[in-house]
Amino acid sequence: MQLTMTGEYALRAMIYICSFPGDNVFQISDIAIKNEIPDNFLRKIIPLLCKSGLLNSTRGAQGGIKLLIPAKDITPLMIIESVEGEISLNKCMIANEFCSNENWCSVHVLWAETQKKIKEMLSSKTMDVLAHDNTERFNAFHLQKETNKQLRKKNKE
Amino acid sequence: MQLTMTGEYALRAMIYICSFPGDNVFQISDIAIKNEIPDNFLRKIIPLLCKSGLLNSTRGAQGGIKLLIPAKDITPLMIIESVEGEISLNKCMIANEFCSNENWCSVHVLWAETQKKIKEMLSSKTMDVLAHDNTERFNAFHLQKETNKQLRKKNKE
DNA sequence: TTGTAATATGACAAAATTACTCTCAATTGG
DNA sequence: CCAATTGAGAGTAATTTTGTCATATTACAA
Repeated sequence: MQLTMTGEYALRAMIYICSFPGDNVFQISDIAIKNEIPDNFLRKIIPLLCKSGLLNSTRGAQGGIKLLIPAKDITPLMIIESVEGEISLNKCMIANEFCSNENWCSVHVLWAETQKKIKEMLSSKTMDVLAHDNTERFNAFHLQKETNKQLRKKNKE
Repeated sequence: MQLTMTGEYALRAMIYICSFPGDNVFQISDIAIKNEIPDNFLRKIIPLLCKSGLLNSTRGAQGGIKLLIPAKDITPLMIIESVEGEISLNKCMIANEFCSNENWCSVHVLWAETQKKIKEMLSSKTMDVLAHDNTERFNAFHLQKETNKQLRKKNKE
């Protein structure tokens, strides 16, 4: 009942990319290092984000990847489903996955409702907001740490 | 991002048990056959439901398992968490699982909210209702099938 | 008190999935 | 052509899931 590393890394990468102006170009190796993602693994994940139309990649010298659509039009759900396929809480919720009880199973209905709710939640925020919040909170957190350090130093004197 | 078979089987077994009066005693083998659950596997799952206080088991002749608390006080979430541990959508949501970004990561907040929502959903129905709906829908579905069969037969004549 | 009927437990094993790595191909700009 | 960059496919190691099996434990009843 958990996100895989693939999804986690995709989210991290996208948050990172969305923290910069939309036309910035990034190298995969750079994203990998800055976000503690295994380089080779990220190279398998980025193409998925390209195929789903979130990113655009160009090979060769001066190549790299960049946002294909604005961060304000991207939701976490889109990212997760790009790399992990459609979210489903139970095998019986996958279309075409045969479940003989589908017609009458009362739990099936509950799964369906829950799944819908999850999708709603993961679509309720867009990447521009999340990325922005992230940098703000990051800065505030480290500023606070720095302040505390200085206070402790002062108290010692 | 899916329920395991352990959770699925636990739910099936509990729905089955909750479809009978609360003081009924069941044998694991019987539950396994009726619900298409591998017998040996179910024997690993049932004790978990006992340990969490949903079921009560007695060994020996005339032994078996039965509900320890009324079906109306049991939610699907309780069953799932009994056998799979606490639901968590991401490693970083597990208590004690270290996540260095926890303090500022904006996605962390979204995960937390989503997780809460899921727990709410899976606690919104109780097993007495689900089990009852299940038998009703099951009967209705099979009655309908039978009716259709007879109609087709009549049309042929 | 002994046999039989039931669950409990722990070690083990097979299968599936996840999380990668590595090599080579394709593309682009200079 | 060369260097820089992504793409794709095969392969692999680690982990998790999904069980099995043998043995222990317990309870009743003759």
